[in-house]
Amino acid sequence: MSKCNDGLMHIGKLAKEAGTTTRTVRYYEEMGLICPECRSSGGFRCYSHEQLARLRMILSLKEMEFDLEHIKVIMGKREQHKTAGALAHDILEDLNGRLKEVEEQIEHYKHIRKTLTQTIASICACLPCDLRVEERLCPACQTLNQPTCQSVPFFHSSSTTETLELKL
Amino acid sequence: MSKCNDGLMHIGKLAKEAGTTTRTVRYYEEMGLICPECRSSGGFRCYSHEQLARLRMILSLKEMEFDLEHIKVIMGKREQHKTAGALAHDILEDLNGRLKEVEEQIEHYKHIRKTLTQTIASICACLPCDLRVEERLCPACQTLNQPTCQSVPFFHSSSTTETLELKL
DNA sequence: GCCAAACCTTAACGTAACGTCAAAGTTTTT
DNA sequence: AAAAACTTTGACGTTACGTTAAGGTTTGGC
Repeated sequence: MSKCNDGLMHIGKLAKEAGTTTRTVRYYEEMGLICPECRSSGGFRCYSHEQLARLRMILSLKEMEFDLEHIKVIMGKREQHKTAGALAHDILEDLNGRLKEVEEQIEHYKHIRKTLTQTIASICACLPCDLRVEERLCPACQTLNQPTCQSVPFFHSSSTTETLELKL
Repeated sequence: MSKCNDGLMHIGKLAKEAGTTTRTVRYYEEMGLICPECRSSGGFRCYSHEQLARLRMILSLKEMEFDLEHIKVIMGKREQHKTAGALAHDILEDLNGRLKEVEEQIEHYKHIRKTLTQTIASICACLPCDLRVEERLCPACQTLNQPTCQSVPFFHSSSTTETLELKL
């Protein structure tokens, strides 16, 4: 006789259905995000389909990279509002806030990309350089007659531009 | 008489000049990334301008979000090549690799942005809903006659689209 | 009913890159 | 010389789990 009938499932099934691991589910329980419906006589966690839906929602929020503390707050909002409209209004603040952060992330990485691209272009000019590394002078610098080349830039990228401050 | 003349500086000055903290400098030392020129008689770390340049280079690489282990490898490459050209070739691999990762990050966050935007639009339709949260039926769902509304979606976002799997 | 396979339990250490005390020693300034 | 400012080492905290470890529980087959 199965000890886990009645539409209930153990943690492994729950995790697999949700596409995550048992460790994650236990950790979320520790964090107070989710909690099994009951325990088997032997101590196994048993979950209903409602818990599965809840876990899926948590994982959806995690995919948006909310941190677990924030997810906990969001998951608690159902109990704080009378109407669905009020709840929607509240949760929209979280989503819009996150959207703004995500857009900042995009800009952040675009900035990094720009710096990297410039640095790469800059260093490419040093590929044909045959001078020994210890010399700290690359042909481009010599040609361009840049006096700062000796101490600051890596190859010949200037720190006044947006390239990396790399030094030979 | 200053114990730290001769162009040398203590850790606080070094950190400030480089725009970081003393804790970070000590941590980098622990990781084998940087090392003081000498110690004062009392045990204070003393750094030269060369160390400062090295620290700045490390911080530049960190701004590109290389992890410290990778930075350690990159910083070690100076000693591994005879010509500047060979060094440039080697380091360009790191930079190009990082550039690719950064571009993936941009795509990643663009994907998140898309999902968030769609979910927000979807939930906005629920703002005028006056039904109690416990009911689990929002007007939009009723209007659209979506049977799955009762258990799966939050308000009326469907999990088949790219919106979040949020549940009331 | 019994045994092995598969599953579950708690506990605890490891991760990355520092932040943040704490308690005590050193340097610099007054 | 005392006080202010700085530095030292040491150690715990952070996030969201991954990864053993040692030992119970369920399940499926016979």
